[in-house]
Amino acid sequence: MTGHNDRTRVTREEWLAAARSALVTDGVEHVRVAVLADRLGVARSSFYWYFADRDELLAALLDEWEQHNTASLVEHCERPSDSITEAMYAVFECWADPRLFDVGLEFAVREWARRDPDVRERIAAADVVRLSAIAALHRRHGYSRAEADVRARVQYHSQIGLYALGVEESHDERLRMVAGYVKVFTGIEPAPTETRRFARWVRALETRSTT
Amino acid sequence: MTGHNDRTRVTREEWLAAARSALVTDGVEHVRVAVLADRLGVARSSFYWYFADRDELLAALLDEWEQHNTASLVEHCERPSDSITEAMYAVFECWADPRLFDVGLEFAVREWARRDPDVRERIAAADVVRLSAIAALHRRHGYSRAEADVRARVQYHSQIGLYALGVEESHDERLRMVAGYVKVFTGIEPAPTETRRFARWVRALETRSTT
DNA sequence: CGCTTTCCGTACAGTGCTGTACGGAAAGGT
DNA sequence: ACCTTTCCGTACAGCACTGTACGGAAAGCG
Repeated sequence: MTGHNDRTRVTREEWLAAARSALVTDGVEHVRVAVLADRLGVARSSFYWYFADRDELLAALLDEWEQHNTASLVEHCERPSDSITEAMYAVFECWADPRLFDVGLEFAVREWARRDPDVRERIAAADVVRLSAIAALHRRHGYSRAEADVRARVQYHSQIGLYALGVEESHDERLRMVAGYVKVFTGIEPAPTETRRFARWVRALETRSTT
Repeated sequence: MTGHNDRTRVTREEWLAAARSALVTDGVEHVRVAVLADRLGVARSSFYWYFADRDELLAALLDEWEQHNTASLVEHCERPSDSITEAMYAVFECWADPRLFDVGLEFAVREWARRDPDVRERIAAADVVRLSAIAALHRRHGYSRAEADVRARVQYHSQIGLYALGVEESHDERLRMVAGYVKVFTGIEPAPTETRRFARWVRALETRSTT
């Protein structure tokens, strides 16, 4: 079916990967088949073998995003936790690990959504799912419905805003503030043990990603 | 100098206004002189009379943003206030009043910045100014340097994130949550008097803008 | 070994944009 | 009345991209 042989110059997946990378770094407007073809060192006709047109490529990109990002965030919200502060750190893991939550892709898609009503709908649906997962987490730790809603929003918006601003901080800088964030988000000072545990987790992530 | 006579079809300011509107609703990429010319019902050569090229137009747009948004936010942060919660409401006024802070323009420029290093620099500088204004406000009300920094960030990021998500809420919905936001941002429950005062201010704004 | 499928190079037509050249019409100054 | 300035219409050349048509080479299969 997808019969690739050795002389196949580029596969459908390579077209997708190139498009994904262009989407993240340059925005939808710059996902152009002529440019990707150049970058892949192949004629445009190869593209039209795998895809009907540019729109079909973009649709595939959107599917990739939808499956990846929301799922892992919800999963981390639903993990069992002994305290709300420990639960916060579980959620933070998502934002720190690109394999769990691809921030670049997330924002590329959000930017895309500003001009495309269909994309906007998909994003809005994802936001509802994510926000209620975070709010549910707060409720499980004893917050009222109203307070859980507000805290979920502040946390989610603040996280999105941090990336929207394009703040560039090192892991170290961010680790120094992380306990403060937890306190503001929950109203409770996290136990030093929890904070240290999270710091260790981040360091482990760093060594893993550099190898 | 700028000798406009009656038969002048479009002025430099009209070109700018059209460009500004296109920037906000469609993004920089779609600020194209051919399109604006069509929309203004005039030939492109009129544009090249007022501007050297498209880049000059975009630079003018950026200047407009820089002067407008940051100034009023800082001004509201520096207003004298009896309590930190009252001060929060003063800052909220900026986000609610388009004449003080143009949210649409703000995000159009931020999106633009993602692909333009020069714009990114200007934005980064503005963020520093704004964040330290908010942090200073907290310090004046007794927070430590570290806590003021974190609280300023959470507040600013959360506000930016709210708009980045493109949340569409009515003023009523937002007013219902506003006291909750103040509590999370400051750690202190606002006095009902202060909340009511802000609610009145918003209503006054509504009636003024619909007339 | 022929036939089919898979993949890609080349070439063409068409669109939407950029900036420039040039000319003209109307208003303003002298 | 003439000349200058201001503003804009028309026309041209050029670029970057889209999608389509067609043909061919290599691999896979009977």
